[in-house]
Amino acid sequence: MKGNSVFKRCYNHCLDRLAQMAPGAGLPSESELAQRLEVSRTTVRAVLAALAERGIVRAAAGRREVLRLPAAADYFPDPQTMSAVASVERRFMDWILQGDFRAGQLLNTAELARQFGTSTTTIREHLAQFQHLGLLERRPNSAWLFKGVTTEFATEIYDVREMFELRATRSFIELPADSGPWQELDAIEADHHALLANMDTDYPRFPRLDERFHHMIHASAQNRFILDFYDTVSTLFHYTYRWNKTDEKQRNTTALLEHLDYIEALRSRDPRAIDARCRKHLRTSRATLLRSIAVGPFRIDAISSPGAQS
Amino acid sequence: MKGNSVFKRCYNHCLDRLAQMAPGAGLPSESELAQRLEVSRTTVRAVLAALAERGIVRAAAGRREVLRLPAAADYFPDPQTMSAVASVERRFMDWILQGDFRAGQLLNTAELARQFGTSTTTIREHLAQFQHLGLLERRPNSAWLFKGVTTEFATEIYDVREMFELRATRSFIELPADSGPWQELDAIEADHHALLANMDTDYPRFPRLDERFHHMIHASAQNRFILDFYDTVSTLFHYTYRWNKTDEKQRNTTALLEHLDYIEALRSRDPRAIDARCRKHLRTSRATLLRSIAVGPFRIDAISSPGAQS
DNA sequence: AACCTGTTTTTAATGTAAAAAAGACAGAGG
DNA sequence: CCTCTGTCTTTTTTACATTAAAAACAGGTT
Repeated sequence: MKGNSVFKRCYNHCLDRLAQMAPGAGLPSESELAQRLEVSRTTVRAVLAALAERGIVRAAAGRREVLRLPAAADYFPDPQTMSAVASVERRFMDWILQGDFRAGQLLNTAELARQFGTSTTTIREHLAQFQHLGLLERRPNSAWLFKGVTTEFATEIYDVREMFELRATRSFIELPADSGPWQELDAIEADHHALLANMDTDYPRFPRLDERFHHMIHASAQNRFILDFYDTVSTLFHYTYRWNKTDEKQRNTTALLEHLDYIEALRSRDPRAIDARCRKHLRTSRATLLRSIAVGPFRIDAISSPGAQS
Repeated sequence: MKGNSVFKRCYNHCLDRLAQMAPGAGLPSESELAQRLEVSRTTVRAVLAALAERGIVRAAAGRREVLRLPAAADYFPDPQTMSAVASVERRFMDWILQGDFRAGQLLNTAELARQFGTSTTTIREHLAQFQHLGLLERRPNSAWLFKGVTTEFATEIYDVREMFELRATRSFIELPADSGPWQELDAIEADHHALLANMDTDYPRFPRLDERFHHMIHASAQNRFILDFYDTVSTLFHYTYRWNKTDEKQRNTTALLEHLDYIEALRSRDPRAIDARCRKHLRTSRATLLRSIAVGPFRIDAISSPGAQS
């Protein structure tokens, strides 16, 4: 009745650690493992029992040791390590971005539960999430309305995002130059240069770096609503990145360069320059999102009206 | 297994209508009633059956007529007409505002379900709502953390609200003077004068008018995130209004006058003047919220640090 | 005492079931 | 042909049950 994804994820995580140990080596205590893997000792015990069962460790009394190194076949397949909730989120996003749903369509929970192989409870919980993303509308005692990933949606998101990010930069430049966020900025900038130097092979690493940069900026506003908003839309971006692969390397290169300009402006602490660079980057980013939307099937009409971006 | 609050609310609503009819008069068709009462015909039928059972209407074939006028005893008691969800929201808010919870406290669903007399399912659904209000934080596979109605909370809310409301006024003054929102503004202003003239008796009507005014402003931004944010925090305000009654008449009078200044600025369509008046009003409003917080038990410390309002 | 592990108790995640409300269908009457 | 009502079907809401995971407890070893 409850998935054991925590167990499976922990098991795999454990195998990763064992792979770096020599056979015959002793294992840390249960409590220590629990702390490192960020799960309860109960889960650790279950994992250790499973490892013993598979002959990877031996559960000798008082002392546990590695019997053999784990092979690829020992791992649980990746999809199973996702919690039911995360799994639904991903599949739902894929559906939306692939155009399986159309704007104005009514969704019913039983149907979705069947499609996604979970219960209505889990579906409901997630529909509520998407409601806050502005993609769904709840009709009490009735079905859910899919409002569509339209140009209006993108425009509304970016309007708010621009307000929030500009506000966050104001807080950021107030911070002392030796504070944590500024050190983080140094590290982020270095990573930008490193990525740029190996762009041909490493460009898929950009989204994570992008997320890290903007998250840091938003976090410095010290405002839960600003940060929550960013985190929410950032999962949306995550899925659009995953799905729209056209021109990826070129787009990422452009964004990296814009980030560097933006960072330079932040160092100048000149609000005017910051506003200009930040706005420029967000305009590009918004255009990317709009293009992702336009590329999707059934969506060509969504950008047909000229000037809709204004 | 499912409460019948829709039925009860509809039943009461129906009695209100019958009270304005003469005995012996005929009733509209089921479909028509359903449309007017905004429920399904199924519910209307159930209500009509119950009314017949109680001898208030007669279900003669082909024609239905009023037998007697409803009395106060015929109504379902008000609390029962609230959906379980709305009921939990209210009780939870009361708990929070009365200081039954303290910042940093862990909540567990089973306990709350017991306290509120519902199931864990309903509780969970509502905890998720409050998470978006920024009052709770979810610890996966663990309890929920109550973050407290603190001065930081009020500051963060009002920072965002100010950004949003100012942005909304920009959209508002772009609208043509004969558009719906401007006509609504005329009506709202008239209601302000009317309320001001009968302040001694009517001051409790202010919160609803306040809600209507700010909602209209926010709506003209045509941005779902801005409007959703306002609607969410506005329920919070609703409960603080309900609970903090000190100086109520005085506070409402001040707010009304500030609204009128604000409206005057809107008519001038001068951004500078609008910013000044809007900010002034929001500062007052924030101070009111902060005072509500401070008055609550266990909360005195929340405003003890001078300059926290800055 | 501090720590480690075996056991027991709580609690959150999530599937299932039943009732209420919505919606679809169909015959009857104007 | 349209509307109105009686019947049947779907779907949402909500309580409850069950399992995974966490937390508390307790005895044992150094």
